[in-house]
Amino acid sequence: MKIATWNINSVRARLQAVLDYLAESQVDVLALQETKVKDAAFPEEPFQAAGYQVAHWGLNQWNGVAIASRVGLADVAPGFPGQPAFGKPGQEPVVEARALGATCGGVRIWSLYVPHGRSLEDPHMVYKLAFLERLRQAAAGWLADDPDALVALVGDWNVVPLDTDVWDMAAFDGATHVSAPERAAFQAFAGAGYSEVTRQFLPQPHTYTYWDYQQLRFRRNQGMRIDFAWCSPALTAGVAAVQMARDQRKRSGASDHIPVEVVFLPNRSISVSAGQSG
DNA sequence: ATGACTCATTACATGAGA
Repeated sequence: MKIATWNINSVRARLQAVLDYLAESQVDVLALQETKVKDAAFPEEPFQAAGYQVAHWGLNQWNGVAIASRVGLADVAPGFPGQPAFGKPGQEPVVEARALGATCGGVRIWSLYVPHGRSLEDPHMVYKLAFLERLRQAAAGWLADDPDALVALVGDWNVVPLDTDVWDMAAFDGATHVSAPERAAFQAFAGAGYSEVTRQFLPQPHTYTYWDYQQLRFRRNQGMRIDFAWCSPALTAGVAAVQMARDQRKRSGASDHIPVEVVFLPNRSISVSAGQSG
């Protein structure tokens, strides 16, 4: 089974890119982030015509997560237990559309769009760290319930774990994504029993998943590694390969992120026949 | 080569992204 995660930066603006990618990559499950569309306007039909079921959660033009699957799609969950809410000062906090769970081919997949943080002093950074901590707690609980659970936490984590995950740390002095608290909150998933499999399989420095639209960042290969896949022990044991679909960034009108793909060995728990819910 | 990011929105400026 092959799964991928992709911050698509608007599923409507890049619908053809997604459909082309599904056809070319033959992924069984595609987790999307930043769909930027409310549920009523999500383009379900093109996914279905391509042979994929699709679940989505979007409240407005910001955030938005989805999961497309051709190996079943069951127990869809908008948000994880304990997911924190966020609101501007004076406004009612809301649980934003940043996490969507679904069981596909026997694997519990979470499509995650971790909050940005905006700046180290911004309330959004407090929210970001709380989001990661609550997610870690929930993920630890799933393993406590079932140590053999097949769980994949995939998406845009908005954290740069290592200095070698950017082109030049001098460009990130005082910036978000690289701070010690953010890195600790990210690394805590290892303490919860999960493994970040994309680095296991692709440890090379300067392996990027994102290049800013501005200042010719892609042409200069000045990118960031911020999209990852934390897998439970039983699922980690079945990882066969990880691939970065870097060519997607070369397309005209590309997303600023590329798809990150994880291939799993077939076993008795992971199914590639449609309709399995695990 | 005299450019310079992209998206959605009760849109023509703003908020958000990283």
